Amino acid sequence: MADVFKALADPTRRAILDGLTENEEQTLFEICSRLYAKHQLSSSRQAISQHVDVLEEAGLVETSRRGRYKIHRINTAPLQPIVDRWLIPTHTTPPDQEEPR
Amino acid sequence: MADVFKALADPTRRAILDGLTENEEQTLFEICSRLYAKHQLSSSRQAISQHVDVLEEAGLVETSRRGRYKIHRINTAPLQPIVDRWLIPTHTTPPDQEEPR
DNA sequence: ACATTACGCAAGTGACTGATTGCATGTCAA
DNA sequence: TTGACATGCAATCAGTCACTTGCGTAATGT
Repeated sequence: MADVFKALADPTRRAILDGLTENEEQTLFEICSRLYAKHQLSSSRQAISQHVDVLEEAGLVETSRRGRYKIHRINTAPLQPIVDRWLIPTHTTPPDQEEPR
Repeated sequence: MADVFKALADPTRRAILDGLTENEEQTLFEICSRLYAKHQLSSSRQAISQHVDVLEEAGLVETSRRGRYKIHRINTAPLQPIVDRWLIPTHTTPPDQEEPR
């Protein structure tokens, strides 16, 4: 839950999600080249890979292996709680579901 | 726009927003004591103040002065673009509205 | 007036983050 | 099998972040 927000905190990761909404089923290199084409983002492959890992841990990106390729898909499900939490104020005793540092 | 995500990245700041949905019009000390009561969060006043500043810059919290008190209110408007961006995929040429580092 | 209350400003510190670098692993084609 | 391709793993480093510390300012109460 908390990971979702941290994942969204980085502009590069948000750009990756944008790219994945345009076209499902992308490999790592497709993500890289798309970032460069659309956002003039010249991040290295390793950097993008680490960003993808973060998105994956947050559940925003799901992956599967296809031969030597790693296929990435977006999953917007983890975003729904954001809406439920503040955009639709329930005014019934709100969550005590987090333990900050 | 980008500040909204950074603002939401911290659990303490999210707890502050939770508190503000429970009760509009809170002073800084009210926010502090509410954080401690609900989340056992014993952050200092200065720490909370800095968090509020971040939320304010992101537009998620609006303030006004009333004597020596600073009144805080939540503003969920900046959260709407999040929904529009990924939860309701438009599939019309998506945004090129950010310039990452 | 004077102390108290509520908050602001700014420097310093430890921890985390994003990016780079170098090498390793696994897959496929010729 | 050998080389090219797609990705994984891990250490390192500069920049950022959250928090503390200490002092300052303005409003209120007695």
